[in-house]
This record gives sequence, C-alpha cells and structure tokens, in this order.
Amino acid sequence: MKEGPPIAQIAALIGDPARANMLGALMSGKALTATELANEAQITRQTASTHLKKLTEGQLLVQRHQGRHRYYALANEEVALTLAGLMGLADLTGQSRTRTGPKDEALRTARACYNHLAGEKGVWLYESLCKQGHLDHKDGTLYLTDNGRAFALTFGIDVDKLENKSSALCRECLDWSARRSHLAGTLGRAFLTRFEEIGWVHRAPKSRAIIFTPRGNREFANHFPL
Amino acid sequence: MKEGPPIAQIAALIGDPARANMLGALMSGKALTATELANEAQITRQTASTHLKKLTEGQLLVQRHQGRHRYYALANEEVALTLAGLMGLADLTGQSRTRTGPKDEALRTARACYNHLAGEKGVWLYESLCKQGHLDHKDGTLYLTDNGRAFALTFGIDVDKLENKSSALCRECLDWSARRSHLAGTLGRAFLTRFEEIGWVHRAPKSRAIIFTPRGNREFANHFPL
DNA sequence: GACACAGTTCGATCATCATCGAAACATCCC
DNA sequence: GGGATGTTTCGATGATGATCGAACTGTGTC
Repeated sequence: MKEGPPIAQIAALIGDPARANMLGALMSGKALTATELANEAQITRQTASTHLKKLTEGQLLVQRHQGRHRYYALANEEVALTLAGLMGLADLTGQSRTRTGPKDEALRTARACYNHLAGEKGVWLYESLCKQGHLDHKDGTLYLTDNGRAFALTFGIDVDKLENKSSALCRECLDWSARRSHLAGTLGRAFLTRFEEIGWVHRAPKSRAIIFTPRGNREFANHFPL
Repeated sequence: MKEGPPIAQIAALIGDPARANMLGALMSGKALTATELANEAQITRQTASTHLKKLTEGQLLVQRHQGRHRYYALANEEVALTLAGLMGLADLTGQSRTRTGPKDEALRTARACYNHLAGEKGVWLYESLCKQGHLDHKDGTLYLTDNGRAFALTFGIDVDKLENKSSALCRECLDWSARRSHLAGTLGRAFLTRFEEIGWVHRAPKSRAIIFTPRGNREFANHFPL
C-alpha cells in the first residue's frame, strides 16, 4: 500500500472491486467465511485471502476463528456507517448503472445495514419513534427517552443489557440517496433482531433484503404509527 | 477505471494519494486552480490535469472557467460530508501516524470544512445553537426554529436568501474521531462567512485552520453560550 | 491414521495506471 | 502580432498490485 494521506489508504482499500464486493456482502451485518466471501467477489480463495488480510490490517474487518472456519465481519459500526455513506454518495453521483431492478425494489423497501433496519421501513421506524417521543435529540446527540425505554422494554428489548456494550445505544445512519436518517446503534440492531424473533421478518437468503411477512407488515404499522 | 460495484469506483478515485491530497486541499471549501492543486499534491501539472479530469468525470469535483484559470471545487456538500466521514474513520482506525503536531492543534480547535466551521469551535457553535433553541430536530431532520431565524437575522444572516438555494439549509456533519456533530448546510457556511466579515476569524494561508482573533474569541463565547 | 475441507503463503505473470517530457491549445497582456 | 502564463493532450515508461497455480498449515471426520 502506497504511503500518502490517511484517507487515501482507507479509500484504496475500499476501492478495489473485489474488496468492495466483500465489504458489500458484509454490510448485512452477518459474519461470513473466507470461502463465502471469495464466492461473493468471484475470485479464488487465495486471492480472497490476501484481500482479507489487507482489510483486517487496515482495521476495516475483524476475524473470528471457529473451528476450521474463519469468520470475517465489519470491524465496528463506524466502518459500517461510513460505507453506507459512500454507497449513498455513489448512488447520488450516478455511478450506479442498474436502475430500479425488481430485486432493488425489495432492497429499497427494507434491507439490513450492519444488522439494523434500513430502507423505507427503516426510515419509517425511525420517524415513528421520534414522533412518539421515544427518541429525542439533546445538544446534538440522539438518545432514548424514558418513554422510549419503557416502550422498548414492553417490546421485549433489554435496554440495560444494551447499554453495557461499549458502542453507542442510539445512532443515526444517513443515506444520501434517500436524504433521510434511520436508527442505527445497538438499539437499532436490537429492534431488527426482535423483529426476526417474533416472526415479523426474515432475511432473504443471499441478499441484504429483509422480507416482511403479511402479519409483520400489519403489526409493524400498528406498533409504529407515523 | 475498472468496473465493479459503484462504491469501488468512488473509493478508487479517492484512494490515490495524489488525488486524496487534492481533495484534502479542497475540503476547506475554497476553489483552487489546477496549478495550485498540482503543487498541493506535489506532482507536475500534466499529471494533476489527468487526475482532475477523472475526479470531475466521477462527479466529485466541478470546474469553473475564469479567464485562463480553471478553478476546481468539491461538487456539492454530500461529497464534502462523505469525505469528512472518511477522514474521521481514517483517524479512528489509526491510519494517521503523525499524532498531535503543533499545527494539528490549531486544526483541532477550529478548521474550515467545506466552508463551514468544524473542530471544537464548530461543535461549540452547534451545541450552543441547539441549547438556545435555535436549532431543533423534528422527525429526524434538523431545522431552524423561529427563534433561530430571528437570531440569525440579527446576527446579519439573510436566511430567506439562503433558503432559495437548492441545497439544504441545516445539515449535520459528523466527525467520527470527535464522535460529535456540528452544523453544516448553507446556514453553517453562512455563519463562518459572517464570522470572517465581522473580523472574528481569518483563515490560515495554506491550511484549513481557522484563526480566532482575541476579540473574536471573546465575542464568540458571549454570543454562543453553552 | 488417512482423507477431506478451510485457509494461507509463495512465486510468477500480467494489466492497470500514475507519472513525466514534449508538444499543443487557450488566454491574457503589452 | 508576440511573448508569457495556465492548462490539457499525447506517448512512452515504470512500478504497483491483483490474480492464480501450486504447495503448505491447520482442523474436523471416518
């Protein structure tokens, strides 16, 4: 990796097509094995291995051993949110050639972004929580109100346990192309996990798309009015 | 430029050291000529020209003719904010080797970020405006309150004129390394411009640093209490 | 133990792209 | 017009880095 301004090193890491494909696959939030990532990027396992090494050294990924597998995941939420920002910008500047495919439609409606809900449904969730007074801004930071805390508890989310984690509880994830924010942070991830637990949604097999069941759609609209 | 996922193309553009240096120089918000940018990146003018062409085609920059000069500037605020995000992430992941130089100190205190105020003073401004009830969040978007509008007017900022512009009035610019937001958008730029007009600050010659005069420091603290 | 599977390291190849010298083009000034 | 400055285009060179075949390490299974 050539020397230069720090931003160039990170961008160069993301700038290779193979690596970008891997990062894109990891944006769902799930950890994937080296082989899965190699398939995702359409390269051999050897090549993938060198890429994964670079990404890990660059602190964009972390690896976790599990038997003979090595699972790779995005290093932290900051990486995920920055990548989301870049993706939105790419969309905005018209780098994306393929417009409005049938599968893209599902992604635009609801998708996983580092294990929180993004897309239209993500914006919906966020705005509903704000409007109900469950989330609020104070001096520039997003926080969960007492009302919101109670609401989360009745919804089956153990907020106290979330707060022990080192990363932030509430955070905004900005999507340039939608020009809207939605909820990220450990709370954002907890909501999506809960939706899965209670059978409102399930994940599409090989995609970031989140599929709402008919019941999930109804219940979601009931619990999160706009 | 190799094909691949859209994000890779943008990142690859930023990922070259020479181009990254140019973008860094333009982050102040000022437009610079091709020759100035070549000097900034320490490359010949021919090389700079090809880089600038690529950046312009990639919609990261716009160029403006003025006589025999060609001024280049960041294409829009979205580009600027995304670059700021990447820079913060680079800082966070420890890509930056040079820690806490004497000049970095000034940058951390106050610097220009696409013509709005960033750094500690930027956070200060933002938090003060929030605390005084001049800025508020509603359903996930930042907006100027009626109080804030009146305040801006007495401060010498013509808000009505700003609102006619196509880009957003209020926007947040997130700095990962500081983990705080500050005010961007046309209003953010208007504030910095006004500070310059009334002699509170001036720009360091070849840097993004913003220098507060002694009087500027006092007045700033008076007008924007925390 | 032998075998299959997952992943990494090594070495060689090859394509891409940044770089610069030279030259062309454009604009301003006198 | 002629000369000076700013900028781009062209062509050639060179270095970086992505890629894959082959070989090697480590882990689980029978």
